[in-house]
Amino acid sequence: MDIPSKYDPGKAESKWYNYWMEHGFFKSIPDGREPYTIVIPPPNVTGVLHMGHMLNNTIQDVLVRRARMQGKNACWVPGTDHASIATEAKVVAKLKAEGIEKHDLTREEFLGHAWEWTHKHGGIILEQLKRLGVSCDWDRTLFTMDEKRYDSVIKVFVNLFNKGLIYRGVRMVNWDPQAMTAVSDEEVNYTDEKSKLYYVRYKIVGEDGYVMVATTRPETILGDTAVCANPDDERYKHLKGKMVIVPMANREVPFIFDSYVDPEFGTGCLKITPAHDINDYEIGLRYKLPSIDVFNEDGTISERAGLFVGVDRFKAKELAEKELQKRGNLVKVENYNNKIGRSERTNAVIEPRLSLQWFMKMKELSQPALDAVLKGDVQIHPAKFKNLYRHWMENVHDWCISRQLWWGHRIPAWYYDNNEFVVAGNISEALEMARKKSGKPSMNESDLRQDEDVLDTWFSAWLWPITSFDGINDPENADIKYYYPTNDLITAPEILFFWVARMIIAGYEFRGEKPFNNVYLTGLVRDQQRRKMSKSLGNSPEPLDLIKKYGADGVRVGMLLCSPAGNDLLYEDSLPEQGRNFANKIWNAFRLVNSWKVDDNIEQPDSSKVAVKWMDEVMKKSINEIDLNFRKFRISEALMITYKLFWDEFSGWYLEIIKPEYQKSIDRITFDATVAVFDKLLKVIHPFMPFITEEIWQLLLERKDGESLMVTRLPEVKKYNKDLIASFESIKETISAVRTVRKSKDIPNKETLSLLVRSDKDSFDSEFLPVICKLCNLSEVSFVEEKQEGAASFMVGTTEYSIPLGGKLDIEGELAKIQEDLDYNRGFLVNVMKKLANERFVQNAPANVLELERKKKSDAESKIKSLEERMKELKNL
RNA sequence: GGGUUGUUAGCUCAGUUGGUUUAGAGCAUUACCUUGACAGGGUAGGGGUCACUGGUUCGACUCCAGUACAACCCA
Repeated sequence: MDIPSKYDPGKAESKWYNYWMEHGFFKSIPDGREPYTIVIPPPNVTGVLHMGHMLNNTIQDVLVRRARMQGKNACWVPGTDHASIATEAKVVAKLKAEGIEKHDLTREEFLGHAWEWTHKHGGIILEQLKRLGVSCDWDRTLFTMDEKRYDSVIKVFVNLFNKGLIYRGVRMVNWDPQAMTAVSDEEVNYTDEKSKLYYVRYKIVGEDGYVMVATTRPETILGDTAVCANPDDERYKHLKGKMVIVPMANREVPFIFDSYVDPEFGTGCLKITPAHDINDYEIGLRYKLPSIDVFNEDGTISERAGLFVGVDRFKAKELAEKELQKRGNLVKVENYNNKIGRSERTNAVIEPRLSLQWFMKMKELSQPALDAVLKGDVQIHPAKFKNLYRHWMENVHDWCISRQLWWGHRIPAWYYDNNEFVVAGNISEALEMARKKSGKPSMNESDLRQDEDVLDTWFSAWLWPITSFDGINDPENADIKYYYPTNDLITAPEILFFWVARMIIAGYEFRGEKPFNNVYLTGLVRDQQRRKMSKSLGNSPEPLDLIKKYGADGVRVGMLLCSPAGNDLLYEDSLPEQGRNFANKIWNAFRLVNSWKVDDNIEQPDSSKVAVKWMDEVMKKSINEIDLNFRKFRISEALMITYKLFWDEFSGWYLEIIKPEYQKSIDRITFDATVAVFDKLLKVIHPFMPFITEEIWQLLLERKDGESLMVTRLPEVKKYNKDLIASFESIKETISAVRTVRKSKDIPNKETLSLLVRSDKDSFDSEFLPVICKLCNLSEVSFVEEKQEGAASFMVGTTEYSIPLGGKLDIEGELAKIQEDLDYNRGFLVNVMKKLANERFVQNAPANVLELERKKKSDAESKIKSLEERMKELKNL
């Protein structure tokens, strides 16, 4: 078989993905095995794959594949999120482009368009994910608005309402005037922006004077219902009980005092606009001030303002400035840096606004979820996020769950008469309740009017680990009992509160149990300038192009190598390139092994014999370390160990030792052992690089149809021989040293050398000598007692080696090298001696540390001694 | 403004309860290699007063305090 020297991922990837699907290897049904479960963080149904998804799903797939190969019943549930605001915004924009306005459509018509859009674009992202090799159980694919999930959400709403945990009320909310909906506190991002601070004077009633107020929002002056100062502020004490006149509105409002006001800020005097600022709102409540909402839903000025009616709020600010100037109220304008809240979804400037919304009481609900994380029942990786989580949970606010949108789960509240309402699972139940509650048995469905609003997207997402197994509708079903709680949740830190915390809350509330054991927070993918990757910046590579260019395995390795938990990943092309190179390395190692001809009549060389023995131990050691790192969710570390195991130990050392001479055959024992080692290596690498490992595994030995690497078992964690590995490490050092000699003396590899060991033959461990002979092309190794003249020498540990060079020895160079070595060892010895001369150290340090220091000392001394001898000899030549 | 975390080689990061040689890895870099698995490779190198200043200790990259800078979260 002719195998190309470069691995071509394209063909192998689709071939094996189809093969895995055909054989149902991703499927999971409950059985007697231990389950391993992950629910996917559902991407937006109409979203497109970005680098964050690539990272996130690679990690999940590595964990799932590994668990599967550990003999667990691995189940990874895929799905998509309806993404209320985002999807509705896209549909509105699309309709607008076709000349259709949302408000010209009925709710049903609009939803028709939204579903059409969802069916057309939905799931594309899941198809893209398949290219990455993810092993989800596709038969379980879910959607947050499919029938079962929809029903679950409604049931949960009714349940929480009946428990008194959901209420309806007028509150100050974050209003997105572009989407024309309320958004939760978590959906507001604050940024520093340049704005202006306006100094405006208000006429004092019954006096000639004015009082000056500093504000960033002159357009809301029309909504002022008081002016306020700090009660301790001497400057304003004389205004107690006075009224002032609101500019432009010419309305008299009281001058009040409240300790909220910071006397240092501006003039120390604040205008109070209860309808448009959360703090003003609270002051308004305390002093029973009226509240005048000067804005409409879309951010234009309302009729209540009496001025600038219908003008957009930003334009109104300019007009207000001019008007105040004209009327002589504007004293000065300063530049000012302000924190501006913007909507997560639309980026519109958020307007605090009083409105009637649905809320969920969080304090009581969140207690078990807080305890679970603090006690470690749910572990967050990396642990640094634990503090953040605690802080948020201890200061949790009620959650505004209603959204003034159509795309989503419609709030199951029905109104009748004068805003009386009932909450029920469906309209017929609602009717029955309404009849009872109102005492009007004649009432029928047409007398009921369902709430127009839908629920926050996260109100369905927070149930995801439960609804993935239909645990709300059917709490005792076999799936939920088997798979819940799930094992690991892999997601980005930015949605720790939006999603993760709330899932934990829901888990305890509706299942009485945590939703997952571990939360692994990945970093953000950034570009080289540390900018977040985003479509608008255009700094994000197209994931599918990367897969095409570097192969899925290469991209996976690239993403993983550089993403320690919780740290951001600075993406550059060299990452997948490194992954691709690794795939190529594996490929060529296979080509080498595959090219060997086996001759049953050849005896196994000693060098191969010890190499096989050593390789087994090294493999066990790495498997130990990989396991340890996976337990700590140090996945990039685990990959790095795997990488070095294959590249350095296996390819660099093992294969070089056992490699038969050019065009010669290999013995049976070594060949079989090598194939077995290769087989194990492929298993270890498979979770990281599923495609190339399957491709090679299928070629390595004859396989039957239906066999697959992905359903074999990983080699188990076993004890290993540390001493053997340590001896081989010093052999590596020796070999390196010989190579260095060769190189510095320009001796070609083909020319044989002899190696002299100055050591007692009986006490010297000569097990690995054949390896040195082979890799250094030695003709002989002999043990000597005396120093050799005209030989290059070096030390490994405390053993001295030398290589006779005939006349080629460069005495000057050799002396310089020895001098350098001497300097190092002498300096080192000085440090050790300093320690040992310190009485207090000798008295206080533990025995093992002391012993170690003494050994360091004697080792250094003996090294120095041999170096000095060597130097003396050279000088005498 | 409040909080959290970080600052170790050119870059990205390890460094596990203070002592295992004078700090490690990968990438990048330098020199050499027209070697028969792989130049997407091999071999051998170079590169760090562990941000700064104090303190605790026989001993500090590691613990404590302060300073500077950075990132993130919250208001």
